[in-house]
Amino acid sequence: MSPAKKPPKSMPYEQGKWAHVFTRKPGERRYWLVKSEPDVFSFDDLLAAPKKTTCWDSVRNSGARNFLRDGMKKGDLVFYYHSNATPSSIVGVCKVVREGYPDHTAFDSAHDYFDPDSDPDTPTWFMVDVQAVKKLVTPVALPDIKAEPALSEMALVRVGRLSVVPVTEAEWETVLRMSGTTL
DNA sequence: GCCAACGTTGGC
DNA sequence: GCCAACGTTGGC
Repeated sequence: MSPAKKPPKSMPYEQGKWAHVFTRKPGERRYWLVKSEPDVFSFDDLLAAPKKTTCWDSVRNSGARNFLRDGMKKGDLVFYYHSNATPSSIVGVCKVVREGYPDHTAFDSAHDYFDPDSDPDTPTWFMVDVQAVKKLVTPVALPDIKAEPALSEMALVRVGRLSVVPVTEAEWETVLRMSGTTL
């Protein structure tokens, strides 16, 4: 570690392939998807949480961090996806109730996701708060997503590993329809 | 700046 | 448990 701390890196959003998700018209709502392993924190856990709300902490990937820090805005709607499940599925809808702020778990040396390179003055990692809105009537499983032509470009399937990904409005509507759910 | 080694995510 | 995809690290 160099004594002079480097500022957190950020994507050149203007040129990046995700540029469009960081800009919006006044009042425009954007859509996202977050992944969680149900054994760790399921959508039912979120529904049972105080105010049905949790901070989405411990994300340690810079691409996902950029979405959390700069992309997600209050009122944006978010699919809740169960990864490492059988089958992995989109199971619920939540919404952003607090915009990007430093992930305090990175500052805690006792925490599993402690990052000594992140400190409160120049935080590396960010999180948002999400609140459960509704459980899907029928979960939409990954094989069904892959089989649906309208979802062939979904970031969820095109880009692996990212625990926070954008969803287009058309994809949002398609998944909601497949789930038999109206908000 | 290149790139090989390594670690992580997450599907299967 | 295996492995593909890909981000990060560090040697050079």
